[in-house]
Amino acid sequence: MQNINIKQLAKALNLSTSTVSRAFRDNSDINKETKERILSKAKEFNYQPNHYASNLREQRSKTIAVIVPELANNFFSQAIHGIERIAREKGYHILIYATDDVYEKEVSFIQHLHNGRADGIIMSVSGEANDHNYLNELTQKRLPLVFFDRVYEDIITPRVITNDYDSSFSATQHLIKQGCKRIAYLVINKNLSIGKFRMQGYIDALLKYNIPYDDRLVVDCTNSYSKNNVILKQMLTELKPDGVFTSVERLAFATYYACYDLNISVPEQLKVIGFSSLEIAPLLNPSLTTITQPATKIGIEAANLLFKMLENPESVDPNEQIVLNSKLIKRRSTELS
Amino acid sequence: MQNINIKQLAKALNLSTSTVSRAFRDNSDINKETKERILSKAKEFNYQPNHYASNLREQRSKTIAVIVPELANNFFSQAIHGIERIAREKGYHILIYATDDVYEKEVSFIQHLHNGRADGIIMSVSGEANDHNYLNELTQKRLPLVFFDRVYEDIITPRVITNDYDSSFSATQHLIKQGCKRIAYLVINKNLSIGKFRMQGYIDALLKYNIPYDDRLVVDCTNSYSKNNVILKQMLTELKPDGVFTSVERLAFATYYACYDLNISVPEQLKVIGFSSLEIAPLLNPSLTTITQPATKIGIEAANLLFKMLENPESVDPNEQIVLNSKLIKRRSTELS
DNA sequence: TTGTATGCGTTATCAA
DNA sequence: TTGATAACGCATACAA
Repeated sequence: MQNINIKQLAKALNLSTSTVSRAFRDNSDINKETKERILSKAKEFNYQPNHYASNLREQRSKTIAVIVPELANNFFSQAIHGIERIAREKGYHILIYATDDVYEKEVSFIQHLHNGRADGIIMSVSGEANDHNYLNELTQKRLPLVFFDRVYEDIITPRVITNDYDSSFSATQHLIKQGCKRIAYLVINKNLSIGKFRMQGYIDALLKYNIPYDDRLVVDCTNSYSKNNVILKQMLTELKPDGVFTSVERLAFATYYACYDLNISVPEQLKVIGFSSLEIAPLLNPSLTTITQPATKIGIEAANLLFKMLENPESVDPNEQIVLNSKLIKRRSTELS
Repeated sequence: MQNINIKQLAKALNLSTSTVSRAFRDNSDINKETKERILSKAKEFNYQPNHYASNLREQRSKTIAVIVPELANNFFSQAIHGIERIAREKGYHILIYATDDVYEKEVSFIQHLHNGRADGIIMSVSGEANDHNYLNELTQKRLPLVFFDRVYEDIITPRVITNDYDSSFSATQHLIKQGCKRIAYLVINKNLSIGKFRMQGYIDALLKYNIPYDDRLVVDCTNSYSKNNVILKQMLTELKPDGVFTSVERLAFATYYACYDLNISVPEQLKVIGFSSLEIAPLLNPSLTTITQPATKIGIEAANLLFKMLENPESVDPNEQIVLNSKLIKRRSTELS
């Protein structure tokens, strides 16, 4: 591993380790020439202070952990990109954990992070249906935590979210204005807080336009492509909706596939709108009307919030909530025929 | 941060720290009951051995670093997903670094990893055009390194790649068989080794079918969407190709956008094929013929290779090269009209 | 099977 | 401005 340490470097320079150490710190008193001599020798020997020793000593790791449900997803990869950018600027490193939407993995990751490996956590949650109390241990131990997008409402910690209720309302309203009377709403998990807000927007929009709410039209889907295909085809055949609103990107794709299979033409027979961070939505057949979240921005804001907490824990209200706006981008999949 | 340490736990149990330490290690001699007593108390106190202290002691971090050019990219996010899975199984953590295709960042990341933070590195490279010698420091210090997909040919270290030459040959051949005579080949950087192999397949296929090679049809693009749009529109207008083969996913999208703008119909006037890990290629308008790399598999293999090196450095030949096959998936964008 | 003592590589305190 | 030394929390060699 590391073959040269501070002692050897000090010896080579005929200095003490403390002096050498000082050369790497900005604040310490040290003769400018000595410092330069040390740094140049360090470069020659390719010496860097051992990260683990420093961290043990300083009691912080300059590392933050990012926990997300999945990686192969446009929203999360863009968000991580945003986080990465800020972390890099601050000289922090980031650890990535994917839960695959499995609650137990989330708990396990969080618990393992209690050993000092990370100074803080940025997370989009997976286990809404379960017990979140394990997270309170975090705050007891003062490991700063920031939620983004998918949050636990019963855990008090700063968060960055989007205006999901409004977006859903607008999306549903858009479908209605395009002439839809039977609008299906597709979700992965009705109980996720995000699902709840998004769903309420849907319900209220129906209400406003006096369209009866039919709970068969709220369809619980899964993370499995093949299962969704079955569920959706059945739904489309039996319930014959004229509009579909998907709360998650993947379900919009699943709807397209199902329509291809069933020879249902979009937008003529069925209009489709969905939450999606897909950059090539205009290239789909037909181009997909989306509610697009500012994914990278969300990551950046979440990271900024966490760093503010790391710099001064008092400076951030635990109830702090940053709400960013999503955009409704109208395309062919909901075009009036 | 961590408020309880091994000493406090030992005191609470009336044991020595060494005994407590042993309880967390599998191999050590320890009375089964004592071990259980310790572990249960540890759970109660929410104690975990401090990661940095352990690592300092053991001289390894149980962490690997993953360096990629970009995160918001289907290929890399899938590959990372694969790496993550293996790392998790092995109890390793992963640090993520995105270079944004900037060589200097790559160098800086690598150099900072020399401080013991990671036990090994998995990387897809960014700076083919530059000096790679800085990497040799890695091998001198025995920090294991595995390349995947984009590699430096002059650095000897195990790698996981795909059969790029063959894939490109097939792709070009496919276009030719579909009737194309003037096939443009789009690249980001002609000098990247990946670009080279992919390009040679293109050239050789042309040769085989006696189609003259015209180097104006090899188009150097950028990472900027807007610049590419200009470049491609100009190319399409001036050179009037009847087929386009893109060496990178992004360029296939750019071609679609350019065709939309210019009212060129795909596949009738122009056939398009591209390297792409996009899962919804069938949903594009028209559905895109792709050469799809087994991205997740590549990540898995790269991780397996690295762990093999970590377990026993002698067990892996530095010249080891795993070649996985990409798949040519024919869709509408190259359909004979 | 358990305890004692030492050192991993660094930084901070204090003294020179 | 520099040096000696102790401590960070843990794991192991060795002793008991």
